Amino acid sequence: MELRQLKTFKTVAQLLNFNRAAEILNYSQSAVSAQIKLLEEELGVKLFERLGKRIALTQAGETLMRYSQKMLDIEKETLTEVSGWKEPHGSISVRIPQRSELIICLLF
Amino acid sequence: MELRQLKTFKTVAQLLNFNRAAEILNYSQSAVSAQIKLLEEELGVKLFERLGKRIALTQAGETLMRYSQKMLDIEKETLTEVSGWKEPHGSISVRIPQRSELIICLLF
DNA sequence: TAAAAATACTCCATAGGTATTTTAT
DNA sequence: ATAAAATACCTATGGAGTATTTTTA
Repeated sequence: MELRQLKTFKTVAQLLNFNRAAEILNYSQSAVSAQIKLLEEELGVKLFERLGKRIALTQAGETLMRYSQKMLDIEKETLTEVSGWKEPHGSISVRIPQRSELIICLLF
Repeated sequence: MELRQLKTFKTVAQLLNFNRAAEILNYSQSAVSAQIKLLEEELGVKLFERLGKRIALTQAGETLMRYSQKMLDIEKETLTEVSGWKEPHGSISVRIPQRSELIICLLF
């Protein structure tokens, strides 16, 4: 699992479309396809239901989405935090992506 | 920034020794050196003070260490969470790596 | 010197692209 | 017939190894 793959996954999961995700990420469609395939193989689960033209997140995909967002949020924070700014500050993020699922993250 | 690099960085930061980190990670010493160098270039900061035989974490390195641990913890949780187990459960982790720096992370 | 990191170089695995095929609408 | 993902194939980049040099304790 690499952050590059999670960024691709997140984009696909939001758009529910490999082609458009590829455009936005400046990848070819097959590159996106390959990244998702690798993720699915590593995790041993399907992340998307392939319904012909339509795709949908599986349960595992929904879960990965939450964790991906968390990791990518932290990556972003890391980039600003490590490369400069030493003023004391923090962040609180709360998300409820689905009923009964709650993520709270405090960093200070 | 990729998780692979953060794992390497974390190991080096703990051992404060590129050679031993390489052994543990099954990398060559130069591979470890290259990964750290890439990270430093991407972040635009030195992560270690090179003091001849000894190395030490810089301030930026200390900061990256905290974030790396967080991301790697989440990665680990993702692997178990996405690949199976649907029993409701959660985790709370609290670390105080340095005076005045506190990380609380709740996931449930 | 000795011990450890940096560097020069080489090589190969894999990430990505193009073109095509498959599949469901 | 169309739109989108999977697949086959090829290429090139960059990640990793070996060997060597540099550094400083």
